Amino acid sequence: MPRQPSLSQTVARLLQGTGPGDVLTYGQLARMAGRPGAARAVGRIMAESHGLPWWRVVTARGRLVPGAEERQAELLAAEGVALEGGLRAARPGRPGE
DNA sequence: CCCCTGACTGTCG
DNA sequence: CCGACAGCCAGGG
Repeated sequence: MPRQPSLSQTVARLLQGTGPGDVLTYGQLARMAGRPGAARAVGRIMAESHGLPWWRVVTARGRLVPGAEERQAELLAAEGVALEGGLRAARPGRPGE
């Protein structure tokens, strides 16, 4: 059977499939890529990859990308994503709160 | 193949 | 809320 494509390849495709207002976590991406627990690897890939909607990716705690929080908050707000406290996105996996 | 690094995650205090 | 610990995985040298 065909071995699964590289994580970076899958992650890139998943992000490209997302739209405005979509927010997911690294763990969520890793899980969708079929590599649960590879959230850390996903983050590394995100840092190296380019041309991807990185601003739609946050940590499991709604934390924004360190070093680009302000930047990300801007982009998310532009897509209609409500932030909490200013530098925090709603839990993608636990909405309705 | 071994070792190190990292945009992570969950639990505990 | 924040910090410390441990577990996990992929990429690059």
